Order: sequence, then structure tokens, then C-alpha cells
Amino acid sequence: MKNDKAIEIFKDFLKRGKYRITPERFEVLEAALQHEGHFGADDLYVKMKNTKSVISRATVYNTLELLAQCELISKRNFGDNMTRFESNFKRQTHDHLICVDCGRIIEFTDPRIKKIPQEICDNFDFEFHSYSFNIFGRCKNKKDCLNKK
Amino acid sequence: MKNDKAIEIFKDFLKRGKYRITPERFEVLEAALQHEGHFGADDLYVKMKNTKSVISRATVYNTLELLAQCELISKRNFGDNMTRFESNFKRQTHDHLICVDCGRIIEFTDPRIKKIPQEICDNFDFEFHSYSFNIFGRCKNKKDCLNKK
DNA sequence: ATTGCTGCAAAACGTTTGCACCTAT
DNA sequence: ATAGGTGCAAACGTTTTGCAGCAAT
Repeated sequence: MKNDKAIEIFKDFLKRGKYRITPERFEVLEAALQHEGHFGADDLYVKMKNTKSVISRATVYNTLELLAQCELISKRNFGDNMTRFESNFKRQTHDHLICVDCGRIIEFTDPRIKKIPQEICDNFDFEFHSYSFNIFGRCKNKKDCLNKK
Repeated sequence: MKNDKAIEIFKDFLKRGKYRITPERFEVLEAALQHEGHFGADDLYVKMKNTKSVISRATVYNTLELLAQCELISKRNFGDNMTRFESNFKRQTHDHLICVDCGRIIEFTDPRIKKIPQEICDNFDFEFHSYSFNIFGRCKNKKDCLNKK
């Protein structure tokens, strides 16, 4: 199965941090990896509940935090006061273009962006951790517009 | 007084949008411009209340939204589920470097970043609105570290 | 056996809304 | 006169917490 590698990475991370290996944590990992695109913690909780899981909200929130720490998933923030996650597993790093009308999220990569964060950190005597580059606009082609808002 | 220009800009914006000119709105503008650095909407509300204002929470939130619309202030999001604002008035655009340990926010500018957002929007047939570029790291020099977290 | 993790519910937090009154137009 | 804005409080949605029981070490 293709998630075996992720399971192994998570297990190692838990061991290294002296966190316990529990079935619930792997249940959340499984659900997070199988989720398409970006999702909120509560979305995932509800989705898991709908598939007869007995997991608790707290465990989902806690585990997503751990998964973000070991970089199997990324935490995102698109300015709507809701933390979103997305799987990093077997995906290249990318940035986001968000339509302020309909909320549609487009992923893009630009080679010019890559080296900037590390350089800025060096300039200010910071140890680089992560960065987020979000561009907000309006999609002109309204055929694609989801108009969720 | 140096905020006269901002008051004028806001007044024009309100007229253009057929919003009413009310003393409360200018009270919020005044407070926002005089606030140093980044602030949350509720911080500003509390600060205004502490200086004997009778303004309501709803008015502060609504007015900050209007001030962001006319670009006298900027809305920021540093990943902690709290919208922050900062005055744009007489300031050059900049990006942010945030310490994940202590929450300290450093502003920087990098000329390479400027043109990217518009280009990306063109590529995807979007009308450019705004962008945010946040870098997260840990400050190595712990003398400066605020250790708020 | 001992912590740490879990589920549950309730609290906390920032933000938004509903409503009656008020005020700028 | 009348839309629209205001203050207040209560509701909202997301996230965090407290606690008793459970399970991984």
C-alpha cells in the first residue's frame, strides 16, 4: 500500500519524540492522506465520524498538529480564521493563489520564490522554519468560479 | 495634524461607496493609525474602551473592514487564527518574518518579490488583489526573543 | 504500574449577527 | 422620512481544555 512510507515516517517521529504509538493517531494519518486538497481539522473530524469512527475531536486536532510537526502535512492559513491542512506526502512544495470572490484555491510554483526565505532568515539571524506565500485575486473566468462566498 | 490626509481619504472612500460619515468611524480610524505595529480587532476595541470610548465591538470590526477596503490599513494573518491589522499610512509595503518561538514580527522588503504576484495572476487569468508572504523561523539571538509563547 | 492518550463535554476565543434605537442624509 | 449605522448581548464556528477512564509502554 502506498501510505506505508508515511506510516513509517510517523511512527519514527512518534518514537523519537517519545509519543505513544496509538491506533487513533494512525487512523487520523490515514484519513488526512486520503483527503483530496485542503481541509479543516473539523472537516476531517466530521468526515471520520461519518465513516463510523469513534475518534474524538481533540484527538483529531492533536494528531494533525503532530503530523504537521513531522511535515507529513502542512498547515495553511488563507485569512478566514480557519486552519487548513494538506498532505505533503509525495507532493512538491507549492504556493497558493486564492480567489477572494469564490474561495477557489490554485496551486502554483515559481522558482524565484524558493531561495528567498532562507536568505531572509540568514539576514536576520533566524533559523528557517517555513514560509507561506499566498496571492489573492479574482478569477476573471467566472465559468470556473465556485462562488462559495 | 498628520492624519488629516488619512481622514480625507477615508471620507472620500465612504462617499464613493455611499457609506455614511459617522463620528464612530473616524474614531476607529484615529485609534488604528495611532496604534504601533500589528493589532487585533479586539485589542483595538479594548484599548478604545479603556480610554473611555463608548464604541461597540461590532462598529470596530465593521470599520476596520472598511479601512482595509480603502487600503489605509492592511489585514494580516500569521497562522494563529486571529486577524491582525496594521496601518499602511505613509508606510512602504513590506513582508513579515515571524519567530515561531516568541511571536516577534520583523518586517522586511525584498525587491524580487514585488513583481511575482501580478505575474502569477496574469498566468491564471486572475485580477490581482493582494498577497501575503510570511516567513517563519526561530530567532537565534535569544536576547531579542520575547518568549511570549 | 505508570504516564500519557483518549473520548466527551464544556469552555474559550475571536468574530458575526439580530435587534431596537438612533442619526446622517 | 428613511435607509443605514450604532450599541448591546447573544450566537456562531473553530479550537482548546478539564477530567475520568483507558491503554501503550
